[in-house]
Amino acid sequence: MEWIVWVYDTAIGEYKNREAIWIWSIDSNGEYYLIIDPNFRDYFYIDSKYISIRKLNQILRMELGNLYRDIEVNEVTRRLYGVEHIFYKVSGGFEAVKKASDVLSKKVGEGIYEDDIRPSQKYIMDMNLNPCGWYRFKVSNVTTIDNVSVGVLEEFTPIEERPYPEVRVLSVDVILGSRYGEPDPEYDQVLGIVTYDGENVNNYLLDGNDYNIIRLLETDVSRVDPHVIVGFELNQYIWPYLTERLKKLRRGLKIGKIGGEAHQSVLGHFSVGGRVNIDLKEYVDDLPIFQRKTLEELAGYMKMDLPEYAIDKYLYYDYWSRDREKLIKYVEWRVKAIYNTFKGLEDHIFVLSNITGIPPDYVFTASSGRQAEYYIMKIGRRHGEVTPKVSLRRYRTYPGGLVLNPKPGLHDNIAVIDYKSMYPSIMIKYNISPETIVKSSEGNVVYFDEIGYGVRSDIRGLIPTILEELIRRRDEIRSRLKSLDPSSREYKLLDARQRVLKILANTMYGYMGWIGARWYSYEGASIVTYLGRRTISLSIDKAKELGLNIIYGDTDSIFVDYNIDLINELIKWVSDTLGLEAKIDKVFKKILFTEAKKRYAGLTEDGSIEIVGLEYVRRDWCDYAREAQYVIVKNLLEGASKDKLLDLFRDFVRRLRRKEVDIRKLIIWEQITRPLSEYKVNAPHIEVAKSLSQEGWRIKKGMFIGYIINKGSGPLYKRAVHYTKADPNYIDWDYYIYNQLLPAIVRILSPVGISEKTLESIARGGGVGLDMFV
DNA sequence: ATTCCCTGCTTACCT
DNA sequence: ACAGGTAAGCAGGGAATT
Repeated sequence: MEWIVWVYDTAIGEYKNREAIWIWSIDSNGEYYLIIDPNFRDYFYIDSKYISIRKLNQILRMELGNLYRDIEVNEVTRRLYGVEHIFYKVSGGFEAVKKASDVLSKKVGEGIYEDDIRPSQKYIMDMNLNPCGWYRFKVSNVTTIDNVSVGVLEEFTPIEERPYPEVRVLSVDVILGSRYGEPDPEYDQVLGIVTYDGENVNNYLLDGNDYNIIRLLETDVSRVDPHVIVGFELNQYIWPYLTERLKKLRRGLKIGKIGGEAHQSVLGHFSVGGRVNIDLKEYVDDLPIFQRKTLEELAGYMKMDLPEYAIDKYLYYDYWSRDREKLIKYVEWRVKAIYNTFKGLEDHIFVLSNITGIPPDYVFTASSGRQAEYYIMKIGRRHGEVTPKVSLRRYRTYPGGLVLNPKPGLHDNIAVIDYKSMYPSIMIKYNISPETIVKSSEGNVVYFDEIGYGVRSDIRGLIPTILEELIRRRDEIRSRLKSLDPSSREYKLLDARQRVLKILANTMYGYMGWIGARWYSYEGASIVTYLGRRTISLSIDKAKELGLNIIYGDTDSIFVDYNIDLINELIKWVSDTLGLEAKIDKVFKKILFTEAKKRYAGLTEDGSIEIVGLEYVRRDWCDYAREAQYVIVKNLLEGASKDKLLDLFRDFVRRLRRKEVDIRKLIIWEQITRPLSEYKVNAPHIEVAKSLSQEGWRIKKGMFIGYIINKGSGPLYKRAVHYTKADPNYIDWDYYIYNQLLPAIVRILSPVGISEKTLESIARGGGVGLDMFV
């Protein structure tokens, strides 16, 4: 029989009482298919340098008992960091291979590879069966279990370029709360579970025993039978809580296909057999554009309606007791937002999974470094590369990008010239890869005296090969996009593909300098940044020689007078002489620099305001000061008079002095970056976190603490209160005038000659500063 | 006793 | 746990000043 289906996961299952690979898939109507491959053998390699084949067989025979019959040993040639080695490939049943690698790790220790990669992942990579792709499967022994068609794999072929099937999605959110701080699954019942299937919101509220509502969730899952279950904080919070509640009944959470239970797999990730489990919190955590990692930010980014009022988890129990309707309304907004955001991210998730080979429910759980690594592993084995082990290394830094001191003040017509993918281009051009770096300058080596390493030119590195392929694939897609309708399904998918390829290319440099990387290269990463610095310095020299005035530069960009002829000449020189591509990134009609690097504000040609690095973009400044800075710098760049700017400032001060500001705009947000006991000094957010901890809240790394400064004496940390406990009567309004608003405005007005004294005197409520008369 | 200055810790940004 | 470079506030201590 032949099935045309879309694969979304591979897992270890069983067939006739033996372990087998299960390939979960659906057809274009969303019907489930499970294809079983009983023939895949797990394996690992052991380097022949560390053991003879006779000794290897002897150890295995002695230690494996009956399982030895299930093992096969073959001599193979593979590469390790580009160098050919003879390996013994030990393959067989999953259990036997696991036992064999355990035994050899103990007896030999060194030279064992790929025993640390899951068989289901090896299957994806070796068979080239990429998740989130379409395949034609030939199967036999077809049966049906529940509503899943099950067949045994005969063979399969990929089908290129089909749009994804419409997946059924169920979003889930919960109401957890406790009278005493953090809800504890030991004592606190689940107050509510809310689901959304795209049409109906179902809310199941506590009425007696919470086991009933957890069962209702299970019923909901089997009724909707979703391909995807999506939530916010599912892996770290919701699934652990629900499973913990059910432990009292000695049962698991039955939400998988074919009676599967949710179970914890790698690193806190929960796996739901036969369904894709997506946690959107893991997506926002990885993206710096989300400052506070909230669902509201994500929803705003996806251009969705925001809730009328957001309710913090600290207040869930209060609302549950006092204003339950409002709470439920908010959680109903959440499940809809979760559902709709998933719909907006669907293409990205599936494309990322398809390209990296990571199953879709794991792509966000894997860090961006690991995502890149899966891709290298996949491409590497096509070149015969064995995947190196993750090893413990000492952390070392090396010099990075070059940053110029800006010319402070207001400038007109400034162009930003930057290098197109500077680091990836350098890695390709100079063949930088862990295995191409050498210490000696002898032979076919491009040597860099300044840092004492060279690069071999007689072999091509794996990383540059991969980068070239990423860029070539991306360019192909981009040229196809030109002839497509941007609103078409095809366009959106291809656009998602090219974005993912770009992300992977841009990650490779950082990946290579990361001590956790399997393909780590301190020397390689150092050469990349060295060449980056050399490139930018040479460009600066050339720009000066051409007569261009340089205002600023950072790593791969230079800010110069917008003189199009000279700039074109510079760009041509860069291409001819350095062999790299530079371009005009943008042009500022006006741009303001302070004395500081990495901080500026500009008005672009199309009239938009761009603020970089200044208080306005920082979450650890209160919204009121941030907004004031934005308004005033916008006016400044658009040519407002000094009087106008001072008037604006005066108004901002006045509103604070009259306590007319919504206290939510006074919250300062800071992240907890380590266990509270590890902090060496006192600070407001830590003190507030400690008091929350006293009330029973579990303060974890990564949480955000919002606080407000109250009146009183002594250091700030003694006057900070959690924002849920702030009272306008106790707030230190002066702190917000002198330590929030004033510095944010001084920063942008002092470079244009409005002195701090002037602003301070306005802040004090005076008319104009005394220095105006001096 | 108060102010000033410096250093270390800490956070969050930029490319 | 992709990289390094950078600004800036607060705490806390000691020196300098009142």
